[in-house]
This record gives sequence, C-alpha cells and structure tokens, in this order.
Amino acid sequence: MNTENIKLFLSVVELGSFANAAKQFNIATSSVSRAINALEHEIGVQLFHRTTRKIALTQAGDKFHKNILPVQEAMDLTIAELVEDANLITGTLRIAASVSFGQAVLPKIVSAFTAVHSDLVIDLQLSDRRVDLIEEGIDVAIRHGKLEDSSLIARKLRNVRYHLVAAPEYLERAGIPKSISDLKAMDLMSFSYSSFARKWRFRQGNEMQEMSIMPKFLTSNAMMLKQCALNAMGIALLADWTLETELEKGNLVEVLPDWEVAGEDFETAIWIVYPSAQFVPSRTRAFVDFMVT
Amino acid sequence: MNTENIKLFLSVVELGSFANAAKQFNIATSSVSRAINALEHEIGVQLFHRTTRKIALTQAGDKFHKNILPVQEAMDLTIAELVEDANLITGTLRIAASVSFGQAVLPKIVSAFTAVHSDLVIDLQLSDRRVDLIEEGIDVAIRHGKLEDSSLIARKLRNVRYHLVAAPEYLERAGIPKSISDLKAMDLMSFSYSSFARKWRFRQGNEMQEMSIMPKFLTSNAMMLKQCALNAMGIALLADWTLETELEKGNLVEVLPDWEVAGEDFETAIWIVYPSAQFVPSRTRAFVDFMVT
DNA sequence: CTTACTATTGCATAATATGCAATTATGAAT
DNA sequence: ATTCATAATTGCATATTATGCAATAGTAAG
Repeated sequence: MNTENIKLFLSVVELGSFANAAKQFNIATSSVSRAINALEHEIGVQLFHRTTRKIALTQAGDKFHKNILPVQEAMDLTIAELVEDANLITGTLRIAASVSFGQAVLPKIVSAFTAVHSDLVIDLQLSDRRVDLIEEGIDVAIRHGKLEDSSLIARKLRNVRYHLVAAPEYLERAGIPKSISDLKAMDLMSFSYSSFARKWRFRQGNEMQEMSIMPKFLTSNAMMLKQCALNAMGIALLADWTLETELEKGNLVEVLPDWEVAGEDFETAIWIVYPSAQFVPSRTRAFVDFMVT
Repeated sequence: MNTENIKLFLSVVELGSFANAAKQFNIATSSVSRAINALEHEIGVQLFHRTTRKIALTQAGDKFHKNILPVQEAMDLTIAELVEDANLITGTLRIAASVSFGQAVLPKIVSAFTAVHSDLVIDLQLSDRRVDLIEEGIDVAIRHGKLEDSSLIARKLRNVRYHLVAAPEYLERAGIPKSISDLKAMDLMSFSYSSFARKWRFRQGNEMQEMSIMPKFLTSNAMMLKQCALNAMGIALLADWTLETELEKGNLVEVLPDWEVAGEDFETAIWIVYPSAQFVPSRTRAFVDFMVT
C-alpha cells in the first residue's frame, strides 16, 4: 500500500477526473489509471465507476474517501510535525559528562546555552564510568584523554595539561621536592584510571622520565582528588581545568613546575562526542557548535 | 511514502531488531535496513541509533513511533472495514426499473429479498426513461426489450411475450376481430416507444405479417395501458407479465390468440443489468442472483 | 455529425527492489 | 583478552515494477 496512491485517489475525488489529478501531480493519466487500479486490487473493492468520459465514486469508494481522508491527513500531519520538530531546537538534550567536569565547568555553559534555547530541556548525566551513548540515549558526551576507536564523532574542545599540586601546608610539613625521585618518598594521589594509577611521565624539553608510583590515594573523581590536595593529604596529579582559581588564590601550589607531567600520554584533550548518524538532531548540532566556540 | 515501510518500522520497534522484523516479514535483513533508511531519508530525520549489534530509537524515532502507530492502525482498520463491508451485504442497493414493472412485480421480490438481507436498504427508483446507471449511482436496473450495446453486464430474467387484449365489454361493443386486418377498424392502444407505436408484427408458425397501426392511445406506462384496456377503451398490446391474473379472472380477453404478436422483435426479454466492474459489490451480485433464480 | 476530450492498454525503457554474499562491528562467552 | 556468533550494512547481479508515449475506444457537447 502506497500513500501516494491514496493521495492520488483523494485528488481524483476532489478534482473529479483522472486527467485533472494527473495534471496536479505532473504525471501521465495512464499512471493515475494504473494507480487507482492498483489501489482497487489491493483492497479488493471497486472505488470508481468509469466510462471513458467520466468517473463516479462507488458507494464503497465514497465510504473509503470519507474514512481515509482524515487518516491520510493525520499521517501527513504526523510527518510534518516530526520534520518541523527535527529542525527546531526542542526536546531533551541528554548530556553525559564526568562528575568533576560537570560540576566544575558545565553549569556556566549549560545555563548560557539554555538561555539561548529556551524550548530545550537539558538532562545532564554525571558519571565517571564510560557510558554507552546509544544504549542510554545520550545525545552528547564529554570525554577526557585519549579516545578509543568508535562509531562516535568527536570534536576537540581543548587540550589538557596536567600538573602536580599540593597545599602549601603539606609542602611545609613534607618538604618541597626538588627532583622527580624526591617524589617517591612523598604522599602521592592520582586517578584510579589505569593510565594514571601506576606510572607518571615527565618531560622537560627533549628529556623524558618515567616514574612508577605507589599512590596513597586513588579516585575516579577529580574534585575529590583536589579536595584531598587542599586538605594537605599529599601531592595530586590534576588537570589544568580543575585548578585555575586554586593556584591563583594560593590554596594549591604547583610541584616541580619545570616538568610537564602526564599519565600515559602528553597529548590529552577534552572532547565532545556524539553518535554518528545521517541526520544529527539539531539540538545536538547546536550544543556541539556552542561548546566548540 | 510506503505504508509497508511504516509497518516495518513499527515491527522493528516492537521486535527490537532489523533481523527479527525481517523474519516476521520473511524478507532479507538488508531489505529492512534499506527500508528504514528510505523512511529516514523521506522524512529527513534519524529514527534509530545503530551499531552493528543493536539499535535504539532516537528521540525523534520514539516520537514518530508514538504518533504514527495509531494513525497506521486507523489506516489498517479503515481498509479492513471497507473490505469487510464489501463482503457483507449491507449499504444501499439502488434499483432502477420501469414504473409498471416496479409496481407490478418488484414489491413481492424486494420484500422477499430484504427479508433475507436485513442489513440492506433498498432504494427503488421507478422511471420510464432510460436512466444512466453510472451517473445516478444505480446498482442494478431492470430493462425491457432489446438491449443496446453498452458497458453494462446484462443477465436475462425471462422471455417476454406480448398479447393483444381487450375487455369483454369492449369486444361485445366493437365485435371480436377474426383476422389481423379486422384490427384496422378498431381502437388500438400501445406503448409510445418507437418500436411499438407505429407497427405491429404477427407470427403463426412460419407465416409472418406486419401491420401499420394508428393507435388511439399511447403511453410509456404499461399499467396505464392495462387500465385503459380494463376500462374497455380498446385493444391493447401488453406484455404477459402484466396480464396473468386479469386473463384468469376474465377481466381481459386475448384477441387473435392464434397469432404471436410483437412490436419490432419477437425475441424480447426482461433483463437485469449492472455496471461492468472488476469488483461487483456483493449486494449487487446477491440481488442479481436472487432475481435470476 | 463532428470534435475534442477521457480512460485504458500495449510496449519499450527507465527506475527500483531484492536476495545473496561479503564486510564490518560488537556484545557475550570462554 | 581473545574468540565467537550474530547484527547491520553494502556491493552487485538480477528480478520486478513504474513510467511515459502512442494507440485505442468510447463519450459528451457543440
């Protein structure tokens, strides 16, 4: 069953002849004739009486017309609404992000974004596990570090640098490390992710060093890590975006500032990723564009 | 837009995978994949998130599903109702017949027919003009005499013989004609149709005679003609089906009973005709069958 | 009675759909 | 981690369907 045929049928009824309907649809009259014939055979009911000069609805055709017209209109309307919806920035934008990033960075961004798109509902899912966008119906996710291969489309938001930091109070107590090896004796805190938990890398110009670490404290949550550093528990490896105000205020102090430090890879970044699709919802596109700029 | 594609979409949603939907429809999975793709391109909206292993409705797809499901069901229902209707003997059966035949013969038949088919409404149009079945939406018509070529399908109900009859009172007054030529001097009454109005034909075995007549009274209505004969106005040419009881009761007497008489043609009959169509409504078929038997 | 128009149909060609097999990807099981 | 079974996609060859044109037949109006 073809809705084109039904539309053709409705047009024939409205215009009173196959020829007029053919003109309206810019097709040959023979196509109209065959379309109506096909319709009649599909449903097994004669819809028109015909002579070579005129047509007239049968009783069944008349009833069919009366009944199918609102249904066809409903179908058109449903599709039109859907298309309109797709081109509007409405509905619910589901964002997934790490707990830390969400708490630290997203509030400002999200509120600025919703101010522009008032019809949009934001559903922000904060979790430090790696979520499956497709399974959980997430539109966009913020990802850190290196991306695994996947069917997702990723755009880089910014590069990330890591720093070793500690509270002044701790450094007073434990001493300021002068070299990488000095760290061994100190209280180290890091992310529990495998790329951060057992080994750190250092770089100064062309010089590289690796150091196996025995952390005193591990967590998947950056804010937790920072809080521990602030509480003078030890030296923490933290991303730049978690630190800005704390370094300015002097609540935290950078340790070994001459060395770049990283977990596994120095080339880490924050990414915004979304499912690959032929038609990306406009809310997703809008949010991605907003984040990138 | 194809309702098959929509049904496939609904099946995919219900069964959770392209493969299952393909099984349900007994087609290749690739066809399902392409059908959904076609649907998405037609409406310009992504309906499913997909991986090679699983699919999930997008927000738009979910909304589409919610909205289109009742519409699709309504469409199926509309068509199912139509088909059911077509196979039921319901609706209105529009019958066209001559005034005389309708009055004299149809009442018994129609009441017997409606007794069997209680859901059927009968609309009996009595008219002595030749009606256009298609234009006037008539299901079946009763036709007399010779049929013209047309797109109608005709089935013979019975042969018709014509008789010359008069009231005994008239014959007492005017005398009983012994030969065809005797008629010339008498008061003749006939149908106003061209085949009856100017010439009558007579047959006895292999012998044939024609006679030009100058009727005293012409009408298109057989009952009228009979009434005039009963009123002893003269000799009338009447079809057998109008006469049965009158001859038995002796209200009318046959004139020249040894001769067969006709207007233009001896091979006349009563026909039931209906529009030619690939699908004859069952009410029409039922009535035609009823009339023939 | 002619004319112009309408629906239908045959036919050649264009467009589309379909299944199969190969490919790619992924979730689950080992 | 690695393997395995399975789902979706895609290329390709083939089958099916749709389309316009031209021819046909039939009808209503002038």
